[in-house]
Amino acid sequence: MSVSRNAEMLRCCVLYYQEQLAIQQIAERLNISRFKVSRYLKEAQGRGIVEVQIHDPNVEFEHLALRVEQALGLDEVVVVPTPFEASSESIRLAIGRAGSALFDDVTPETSVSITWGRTIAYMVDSLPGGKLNGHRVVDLAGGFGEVSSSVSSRAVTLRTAEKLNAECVQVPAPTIVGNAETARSLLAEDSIRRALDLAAESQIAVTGIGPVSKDSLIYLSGFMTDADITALRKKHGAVGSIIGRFYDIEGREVESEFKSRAIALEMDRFLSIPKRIAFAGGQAKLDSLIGVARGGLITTLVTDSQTATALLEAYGPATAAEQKALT
Amino acid sequence: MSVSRNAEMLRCCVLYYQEQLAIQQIAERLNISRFKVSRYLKEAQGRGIVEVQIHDPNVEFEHLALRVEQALGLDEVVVVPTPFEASSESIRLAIGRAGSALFDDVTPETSVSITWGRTIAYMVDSLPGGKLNGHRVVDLAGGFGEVSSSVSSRAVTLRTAEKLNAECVQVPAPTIVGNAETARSLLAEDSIRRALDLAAESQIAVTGIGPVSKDSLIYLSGFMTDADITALRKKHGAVGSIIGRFYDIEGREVESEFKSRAIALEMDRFLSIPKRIAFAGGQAKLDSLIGVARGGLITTLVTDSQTATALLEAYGPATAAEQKALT
DNA sequence: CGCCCTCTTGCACATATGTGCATTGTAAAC
DNA sequence: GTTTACAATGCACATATGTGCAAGAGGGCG
Repeated sequence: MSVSRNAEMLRCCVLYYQEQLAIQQIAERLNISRFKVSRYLKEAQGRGIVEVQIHDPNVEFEHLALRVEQALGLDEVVVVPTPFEASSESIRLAIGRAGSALFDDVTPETSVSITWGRTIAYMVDSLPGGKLNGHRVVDLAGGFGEVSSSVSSRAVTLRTAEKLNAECVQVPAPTIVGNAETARSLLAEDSIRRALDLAAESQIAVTGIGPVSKDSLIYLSGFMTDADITALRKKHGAVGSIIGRFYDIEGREVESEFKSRAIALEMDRFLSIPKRIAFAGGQAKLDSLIGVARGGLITTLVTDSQTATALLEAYGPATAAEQKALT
Repeated sequence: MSVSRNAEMLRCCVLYYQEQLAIQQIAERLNISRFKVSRYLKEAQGRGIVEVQIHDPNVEFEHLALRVEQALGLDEVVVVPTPFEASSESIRLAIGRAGSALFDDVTPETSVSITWGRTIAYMVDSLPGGKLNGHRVVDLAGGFGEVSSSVSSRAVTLRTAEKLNAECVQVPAPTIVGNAETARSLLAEDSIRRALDLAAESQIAVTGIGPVSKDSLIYLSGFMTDADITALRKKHGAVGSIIGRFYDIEGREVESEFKSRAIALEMDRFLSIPKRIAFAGGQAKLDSLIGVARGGLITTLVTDSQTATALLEAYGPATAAEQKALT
C-alpha cells in the first residue's frame, strides 16, 4: 500500500505538471477521486518534491525586488541589473530608465509631484513622449543654483509636465535659503504656498534620495558647507535627505537648522501622499535608503541589484530570523 | 510597455510558482486584473518559461510508463526498474513484485482469471496475505506437466485464491493436448466447460506472455518440439503466446494446429474480459509484447524499464511522427 | 475480541480559475 | 486623417479546485 501510495503521488505529479492534465482528468485516469489527487499534489508541494524553475535571465532581479519589498516593508520595489561598468552615473541612468514603468497608471486625473535629481532627470528623459496623460506636475521643493541645467528643478518639472501632457506648477524659490526668517516669509508667499498645497494633494510623489556627503546635490549646489555635513552627521545623526529634508537612520526628520531653512513640502504633508516613489542606487546611499525605509518615508523604490543585495544584507538579518520563525 | 509586460509576466510567475500566491492575490498586489495574471501564466507555460522538476528517483519510470501507455495504446502500464543484475529471473521477480498494486480494486464481488507462469508465480508470492478479498479465482487455461511445482497452474491458481480469500476454480486438463480430437472431447467436459465459462465472466485476467522459443514454458513442459517452434515462427509468423494461444506480430491468433489443440479460453471470449493484465519483461519478449499491444490483447502491462525503453524504440517511430504532427 | 486512536476518504459547499464574447485601445495601412 | 485589422481587456458565466466535516478503515493495546 505504501509503495503504491508514492507511485500514485508521483504519477499525479507527472500527469499534472508535465502532461498538463487537469486534476479531474488525472483522477479519472487513475481511478481515484479528484480529492485524492488534489491532496497528493498539495502534499508533494509541501514535501518539496516538485520544484518550479523559471527560465528567464531576469528572475533574479524579480526575486531581489520581492525580498526587498518584504524586508523593507515597501509596497513595490523595482530592481534593475547593476550595469557592468558600475559608475554612479551609469547606475543613475539604469535606474532612471526603469522608472517609466511606474507611470503606467497615470490618468488625466493624476497629479504628480516631483523633485530635482540626477537619477530623476534620467527617468524623465526615458519617459515616452505623447503616450501618457496626466493632470498636473508640481514641485515638492524649491530649486537651486544651476549645477547642471538639465537636472535643475525647473527643467525636470517642466519636462515631466511636457511628457505627461500636463499642467506645470513650480515652486519659485531655492530649496534651502540662508536663514529661517527668509524661509518663513517665502513660505508665506501665495505662489509658493499654493504650489506646495498642490504638491500635498498629488497622488504620486517622485523623488530621489540624497546622501549626506559632498556628492549630494544640496552640497554641490552650495546650499551647505563641509562643516554642515559634519554637523548633520555627527550631531544630528542625519543619514540622508529627501525633498530637501534630512532624516536619521530611523527615518525621523532631524531637528537641525536646515529644517527651518527649507522651502519644501512639510514632512507630514509629504507622508500623506499615497504613492511616494524614490529612485536611488549606489553603495553611498545605503544608510540613506535604510532610513527612508525604517521611517516609512516612501512606498516604492527603484534601485539596482547591487544596492538591493547590500540592502538585504544590511537590513535583512531581522527578516531572516523572522522567516526562520515562520518555518 | 513591452518592457514592463515581460517584467510583469515574470513577476506573476515568481509570485505564483515560487511564492505560492493565488492568482487573485497576485492581481491585487500588482494592481492588474486576475484575468491578466491568468493569461500571463498561461502564456509563460506555453512559451516554456516555467519548467517543473519533480525530485524523485522514480520519475523516470513513471515517464516511461506514460509513454508506453500512449505508444501501445494501453489503459495502464507499470514500469519497474530493471534490476542491476538483469537476469531473466531477477526481472521476473521485480515485475512480479510490482503486480500487487494492481489488485487494489479487487472487491468481494471480483472474479479473477489467471494463468501459470514464472513471473505470475512471483507476483502471487508478493501479494499480501489476509488483506485482499476477492470472489473467485479461475484458470484461463489448462495446466501442464510439472516443470516446477511452484509455477504450475494448480499451485498458482490455488495460492492466488488463498491470498484473495476466494473460491478456486481450476481447469482440470493440460494446456495443450496431443490432437484436436482430444481437445474437442475435453472441451465438451462439463467441468472444463464450466470453468472456462466462469473465466470468461471474470472482471480481471492475469497472465504472462510467452515467447515462441525454447525458453517458453510451453516448450519446457514438453507441449511442443523444436520443429513446432520453427514452424510456428516461420510458417505462421507467431511471435508470442498468451493463455496458451499463439499470435503474430499484429496480435492475430495464428491458424496453426495448436489452435485446435489448446484447452484454454477462446480468444474472443478472453478479449471480452474488461481488464487484462500481462506481466512480462526481458528483451526476448519484445516481439511478443508488440504483438499483444497491436492486437489489443491486453489492457494493462507490467514490465521493467529496459524492456519499456526497448518497446518505445521498436514501436515508437510511428508515434514520434504522430507527435510531431501534433506540434 | 473489543476499544480507542489516528489517518484516510468522500461529500457538500465555498472559492478560485478558465473562457467565449463584446468592447476598447493601438498601431499599421491607405 | 481616416480606416481597418488586430491585440488587449474586462465581464458573465461555466468549470475546476480547495476545505471543513463526518463517516469509515486500519492498527495497536488492553
